[in-house]
Amino acid sequence: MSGPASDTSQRILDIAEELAQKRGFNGFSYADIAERLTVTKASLHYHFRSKADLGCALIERYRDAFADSLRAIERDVDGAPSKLRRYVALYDVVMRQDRMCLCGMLAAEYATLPEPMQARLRGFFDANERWLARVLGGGRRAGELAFSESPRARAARLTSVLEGAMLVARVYGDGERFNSAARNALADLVTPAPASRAARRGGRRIA
Amino acid sequence: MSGPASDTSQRILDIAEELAQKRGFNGFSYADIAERLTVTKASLHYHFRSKADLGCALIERYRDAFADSLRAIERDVDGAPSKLRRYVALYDVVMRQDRMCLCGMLAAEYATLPEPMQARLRGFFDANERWLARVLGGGRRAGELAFSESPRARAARLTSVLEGAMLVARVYGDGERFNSAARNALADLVTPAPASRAARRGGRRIA
DNA sequence: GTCTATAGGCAGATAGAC
DNA sequence: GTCTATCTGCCTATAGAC
Repeated sequence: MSGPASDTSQRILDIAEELAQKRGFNGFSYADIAERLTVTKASLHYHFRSKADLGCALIERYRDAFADSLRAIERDVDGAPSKLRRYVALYDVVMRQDRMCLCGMLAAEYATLPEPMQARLRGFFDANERWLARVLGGGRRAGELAFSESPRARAARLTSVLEGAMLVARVYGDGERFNSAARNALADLVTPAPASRAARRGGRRIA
Repeated sequence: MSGPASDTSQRILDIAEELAQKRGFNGFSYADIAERLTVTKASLHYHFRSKADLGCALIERYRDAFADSLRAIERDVDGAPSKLRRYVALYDVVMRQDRMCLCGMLAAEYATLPEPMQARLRGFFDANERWLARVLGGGRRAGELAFSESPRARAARLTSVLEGAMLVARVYGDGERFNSAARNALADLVTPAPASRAARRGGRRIA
C-alpha cells in the first residue's frame, strides 16, 4: 500500500514487536527500544510521533505479514489438513522464539489500548477467522474434516485453543506444551481414516 | 491458613482484582485503587508494602477461592460431564463481568512479573490442571468421556481453549463467543450417546 | 534524521504527624 | 490505620540546534 518505510523505521518495528510479544505493549517503553537500537528516545519520536502510532504500525505490519503467510499456504499446499498444519506452524515459529502472538498479547491488554489500536486488533482477528472458516468449510465439504458447529464458530474455537495454548505454555517456558495442544486440536478436526476419504471421493462407501 | 485479613485489605483486594482482570497487573496503579476506595496511596502501602506483595496476595486469594469452587463441584454433582459443565460455568461468571481470568491475564504479563508472582501463577495452573486431569481420567474410565491424549494433556488443552476463548471474546465484547467455544469444546469431549453409556455400564453392547 | 535538553505527569515507595 | 508531604525515577512527548 504505502511506499517502502525507511530501514530505521523497520528496525524500530522489529524491536518493538519483539518487546510487545514478550512483555506486552504496556511492558516496554521508548527507552527500551532506544537502548537496543543505540539511538535516543527523541529519534524514535521522529519515526513514530506517539506510542499509539507505533502500536498501530505494529499491528498493521503484523497483519500484512500474516496475510502473506496465508496466501503462501494457499499457493503451496492442497487439502485442508495440510493447510491447517501449515497454519499451526505459523504459531509454532512464534512460540520457539519465546514470544506470544502479538495480537493475542494485545487482546489481553485490550481495555488499556488507544481506540485506533483496538479497531486494528479486531480487524486482525476478523481476517484470520474468515480465512480459517473458509478452509474449515471447504475441508468439511471435501470430507477431510469433521465438526458440528458452523465453520466460523469452529474457526473461532481453533483460534482460541491456539492463542490459549501459547498463553499458558509461556508460563511454563515449555513449547512442547503448545505443540501437544495444537497437534491434538488438529487430530480432533481431521476425519480419522484418510484411506476412507480417498475411497469416498471415488464413490465407495465404508462402514 | 493465616488469620482473617482486615476488611480494608479485602476491599483493596476486591478492587485490585477487578482492575487486574480488566486492565492487567501493569494496567493499574495504587492511585486507581486509592481513588475508588477514597483513601490515599500511602494507606494502601500500609496494607500491602509493595505492589508485588499485593500481586502475590491477589493470586493466593484467587487460587483459594478457585479451590473452594472445585471442592463445591465435587460435593454437589456426580459424573464427569456435569462436573465439567460446572467447571466451565466458573469461567462464564468471570466473562459476564467483562473480566479475564486473573491468571490468564497474568500469564500474558508473565515476563514482567516479579518472581514470587510467577511462582504462584505456576502453582495456580498446576492445581487447576491436576483437578481437571483427575476428572477427565475418571470420566474416561467411566465411559462418559472420550479423548486420545493423556488426561493431563487433555486438561492442558481444555484450559487452553477456555483461556483463549476468554482472551479473544473480550476483544469483541461478546460473551456468547466464549460460550460457543466452551459448549462445543465440551461436546467434543463427552461421549455422544448417553443412553449407550448407561447400557454399557449394564454390560449391554451397542453398535 | 539524530541529537541535547527539558517539560509535565505519574509510577511505586517512605517518613513522620495524628 | 490513615493522613500530608515528599522523594526518586521513569514515562511520553516536544523544542530547537546541528
